[in-house]
Formats: sequence, structure tokens, C-alpha cells
Amino acid sequence: MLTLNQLRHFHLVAETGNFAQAARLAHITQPALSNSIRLLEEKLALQLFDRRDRPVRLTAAGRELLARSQTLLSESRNLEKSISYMSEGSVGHLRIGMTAVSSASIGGEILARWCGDRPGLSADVTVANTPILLDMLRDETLDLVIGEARDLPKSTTDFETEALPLQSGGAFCRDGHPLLGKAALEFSDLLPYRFAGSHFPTVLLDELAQHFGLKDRREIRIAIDCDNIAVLRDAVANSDLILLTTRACIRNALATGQIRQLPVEIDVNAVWQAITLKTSVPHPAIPDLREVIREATRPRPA
Amino acid sequence: MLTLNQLRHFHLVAETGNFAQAARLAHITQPALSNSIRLLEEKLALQLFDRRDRPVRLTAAGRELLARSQTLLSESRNLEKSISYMSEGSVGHLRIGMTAVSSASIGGEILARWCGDRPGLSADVTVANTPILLDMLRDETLDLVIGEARDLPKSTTDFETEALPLQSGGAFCRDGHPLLGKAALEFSDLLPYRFAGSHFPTVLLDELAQHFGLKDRREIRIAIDCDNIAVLRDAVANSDLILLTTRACIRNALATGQIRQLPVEIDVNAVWQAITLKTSVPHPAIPDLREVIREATRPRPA
DNA sequence: CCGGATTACGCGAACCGTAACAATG
DNA sequence: CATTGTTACGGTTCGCGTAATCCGG
Repeated sequence: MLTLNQLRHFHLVAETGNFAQAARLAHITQPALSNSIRLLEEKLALQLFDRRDRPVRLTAAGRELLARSQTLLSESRNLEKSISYMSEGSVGHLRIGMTAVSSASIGGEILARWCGDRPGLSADVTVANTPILLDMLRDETLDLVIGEARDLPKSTTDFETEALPLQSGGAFCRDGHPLLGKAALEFSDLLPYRFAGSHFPTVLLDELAQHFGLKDRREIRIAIDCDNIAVLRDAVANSDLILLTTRACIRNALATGQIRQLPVEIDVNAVWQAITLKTSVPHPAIPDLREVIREATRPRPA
Repeated sequence: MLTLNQLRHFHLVAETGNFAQAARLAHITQPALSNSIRLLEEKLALQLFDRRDRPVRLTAAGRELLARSQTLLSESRNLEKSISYMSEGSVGHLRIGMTAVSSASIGGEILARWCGDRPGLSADVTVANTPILLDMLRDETLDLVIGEARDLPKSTTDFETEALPLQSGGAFCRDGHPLLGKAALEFSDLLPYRFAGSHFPTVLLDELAQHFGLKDRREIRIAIDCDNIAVLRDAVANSDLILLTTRACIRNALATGQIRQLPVEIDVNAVWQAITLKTSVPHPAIPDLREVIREATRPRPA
């Protein structure tokens, strides 16, 4: 059975044409190297070097072996390097799940920071509702999920959760919306209009309703519930719908003035959690990714 | 230091998801395999399998390693196969030297037979004069040479030579050449015309001159000495030059009637040798190639 | 005679097998 | 309780190092 070490030794001798020098490079003594090569030749039933005169030279069979084992050795060097990087979590492929809002708000920045200066790392992002993402996490189709805190099951014994800083949210409307002219805006002023947003957890609606003293959460009428932020943005920009989401999620539309924030205090601040499976062995790069997520979600001056 | 065996074991477990089955495939006992994997995990400082529930599953790091070591393992399988073929000489790359005439006469047939039904074999053919080819053989730029016997040095201690069957040669001219009409043609009848051929050894000319009782070999006037058979063929087809070469070398032109053989008995039969370097370790495929050369040069009914 | 390769021999680590133990379902 | 994986232990092999020998320039 062929071993990588013997191949390495063979290559060193072939390249240097000198057993002594090759032995130094292999960090073994000359006799040991001599033995290694001899055993290799016996194992292969092929004479690899012509030792009749110095310097020793490759035989025809030796040249063949050299050429044919070149890729194998370079592959092995690559793998060893990859492994050393893997141990420190600086290489690998992660499968990350995000909700629509979190992906649109901070997903890009997280991935930019994370992949940007880590050439060995790559990611696969799945956008779905938190319950779906959690299912995928459970059967290890995902390595990490950024999900809505409100959608987490009460008993989180099998999840390693970490609450992320509050993402400031609010109510948004198109430029020129009737409500923008109104002074001292209250939440009740919004109720005549219908709402748009991405995946409203019923708990959130209940909280809102309770907070503003509504009898029934159905007084907050949902017109569009969509996982695609672009759809929501365009729908709200061209109608009187009110968008409930985070500021970061529509920062471009806010910057262009296409969409404006309504000056009303409402509790739609997003609470997100970075979630991994406690019962699974984490990818070595996970701690690093968590650190990047913390940095990217840290509240900063606007 | 990574070993191929450990990687193989790892792959077997990863593919079967079952230590017992993998152990059977690896032809070792289950505890031995268990140890092998454990040592690998310790060496890499990475947990590769999650053993908390059955069947055991790959961890994220294990998936990475599996993906990244895939090519390495398949390369190693390829190499082992190549080596087993190499031992029996059924794979490799040979550098063959031939003279212009021998290459044009039998080179194609030899290579067709040799490479044709041996998918692992390939060749590099150099066409040059015998002395040049012998030099290349000496410094191992070539593995085998088919050269002119007459050009071999007298002392052939460092060459392994093998005479090939005589290749019938003769004098050839264009269709409609004046000599073709003459009855009872003799060699002296040819002397008014000049000759063409590929690399005339002076010994050959001396022999011819002596054989036909000429005072000076310069009575045989050489018009063209060229290593390119196509050049000679076309030159002779369009002039009254007489071509000295083997029949096989111009068999196509003979078949089309473009060139005709002069009915004169002359001793330009080619004597070729298959030559290798005795002082070098031969390529494993050499004996096989020699056999093919013998077959291809064996005299056959025209 | 010197640099460089091989042979001879002893030791330690690695690896496998057997047997006993532990955990999962 | 049966299947499957781990731990413990003994024996063999493999690979390296030291020392002595051999060989080519």
C-alpha cells in the first residue's frame, strides 16, 4: 500500500538528485531515506533510480512515477494546508439561514465582512421563515440561522441562541403619503390604511394590538405578507400601504426619498437571534462568524 | 503527518455511516478502524463524526474534509493503478528515435500496433540521423532508437543492439523515365543520372562503388540528400533523378504508379538496428516495444 | 581519501487483533 | 437483548537513528 511519505521522499531525491540533501529536506537521516526509497522500489517492483554513477539519476520508470505522482503530492500539500486552516476555522463552506428582513437588513454586510477578508470561506444562504430555518437547522441542512426571536420555541434546550442587538424598525410609507402631512401622529391614525411586511408572527401582531389598546389584532389589516423585500418596497412606493420593517431593510429607498418613515413610535423593533444546534458539533468557523455577526449588528450612529 | 490509509478509512466510514461495515470494506477489525479514526481526529484537532446517536453522522468539519480529500483519494487510486500497469510495462511515455527512412517505412506501423491496443502508452518520435539519435540515447533524451546498422560505432559495449530483418530496397525513378525502356539494365547504366536519397552513409557509397567496380565513389553523384521523404518523392517524380531507398518507404507512390522500381539488383537493402542504452535502466515497456518492432519488420508476402 | 550511498542492528511508535465494556435503539 | 462503537492490552511491523561498510571520483 502506497504511502504519501514514501512519495514525498522519492520526489525530494528526484528533484535534488542527491540522497544526502534530500534527507536533510525530509528531516531524516540519509540511511533512513535510502531505506525508504529501497522499500518503495521493492513495493512497486520498479527500479526508480540508477545508482551506478553519481549523481544518481532517475530511470525511465522513475520519470513516469515522478510525472504521475506530481498531482497527488500537490493535492496532499493543498489538503494539509486546508486542514490547518480548518482547525482554526479559517476555511470551509457554511450554510446560513436568514429571514427575509434580516437578510435584506444585515445579511449582505455580514457576508461581505465575513467572506471578504477570508479567502478560504464561502457560504450558502437560504432565506425562509424562522420555523422553516429551524427545521433545516435541526436536520443539519444549515449550520447557523439568524431568526426572529419571537418565532423561537419556548424550550430552546437544543439550540444555542444568542440575542442580537435590537434593530430599529418603524412604519414607512411612500413619499407624498397623506399621513406625512399630519401633525402629532398616533398609531391609531395608521389603522385606516392597510399594512405590508414580511412574515408577521402572530405574536407580534398580538403585542402591537395590545400595546395600542385594540380589541382585536385583526384591526391591523395585512394587505401584503411577502418574503421578498423588493416586492414590498415597490408595492408601498406605489400605493398608500404602510410598511412595517427595519430601517436597514429599506435604507436605499429611504436614501432616495422614495420611501419615508412615519414619525410614530411603534414597537416593531426586530429582535433577532443567531442560532446554532447545540446538539451538533459546530463548524470550526462558527465562532468566527458569530463574532462577525455581533460586529455587524452592533448599533452605530446613523 | 497525514496518511492515505487514514483518509481511506475516513471515507469508508463517511460513505457507509457505519463503522462495522466500513471495517469490513477496509479489511480490518472494527476496533482498529475506530482507533484509526480517533487518531485522525486527534491529529487534525478536528471532530469528524458525531457519535452521539446512531447512525454516526459527519460533522461540519467532517463534511469539509470529505469534500476536500475526494480528489486526493481518487488521484491515489489512479496512481496505484498506473503503477501496477507500469510494473508490467503497459503504461508510460516512450521517446523513440528513428531515421527518416525507417520512420517513413515502418515507423507508422510500429506506432499503430504499439499504441493502438495499449491505451496507457504514448510515444514521442524524433527523426534524425543515426549519430544524432545515438547521442540523444546516450544522454537519455531517448529511450529507444531505430538506426542504421552501418552508422553504429564499432565498439557497441554500451548499446543493446538488435538487428532487424533486412528491408528490401532498390533504385526508383519516375514513371516514363528513359531507363525504364532499356532491357537488361545494369548498375552502370544508372551512373549518367544523379541520385537522391536520405542521409547516405559514406560507407554505403563506398560499398556500392566497390561492389560495382568503380574507381571512386564520387562517380555516384548525389543530387539530393534530404531527411524528408516527401521531398525526395516529389523531386524524383518530377525529374530524372534516381531514388535509392526501401520499397516500404515509397509504397504509396509505387501503388499509384507515380514512381516505378528500376529492374536492377543493387545492395541498398536497409539494415536497421533497434538500439537501447545498456548502461541505463530500461523503461518497463521496452521489451514489449521490441517485440512489436520485431513483428512489424518481419518479412511478409507483398 | 573524502563525500555519498548502502547494510546491519536496536529501539520506539504505530497499527492491528482479541477481548471486555458501554451505549443506543 | 442485539447491534454498534469504545477502551484495554499484547504482539507484530514499520520506520527512524547510530554505527559500520562499501563505492565512486
